Amino acid sequence: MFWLFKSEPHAFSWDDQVAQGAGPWTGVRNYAARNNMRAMGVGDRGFFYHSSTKVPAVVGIVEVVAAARPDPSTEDPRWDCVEVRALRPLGAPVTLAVIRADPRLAAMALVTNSRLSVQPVTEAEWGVICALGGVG
DNA sequence: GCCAACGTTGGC
DNA sequence: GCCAACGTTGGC
Repeated sequence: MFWLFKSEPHAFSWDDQVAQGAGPWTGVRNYAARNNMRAMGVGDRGFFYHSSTKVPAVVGIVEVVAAARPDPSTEDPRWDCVEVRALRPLGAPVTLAVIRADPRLAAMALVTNSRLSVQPVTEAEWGVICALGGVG
């Protein structure tokens, strides 16, 4: 399955993810986003998206390397994290503006529910964004 | 920095 | 269980 992970680059950027290698995706405090993480399997792919920045955009591809487990960043047992590692950057970032302008991507949660920080992506949407981003 | 959208909390 | 208040996200 395919997913999209949002991160504010001034807090944790794609470059940080690359430098870190595999690491837990912590800090999710939203049930829908948590449930999406619980649905992930090892080997699933996800887009790494830069939010709250000058040019919000999908910038890279990550792979899920560990299934959901309790988030070590909180004592609260409600919240989980998965573990991801950077796979490859996009050849060119795919900006939110481009995503919004493409009718094939009109149903993406990024467009319809901008506040969901971990979202499912359909196989068709995955293919469109990979093509726009120059990933073969 | 502003503000709209939306999720969560908590009183009732 | 409803709903108002509040806090946060995130685009612009």
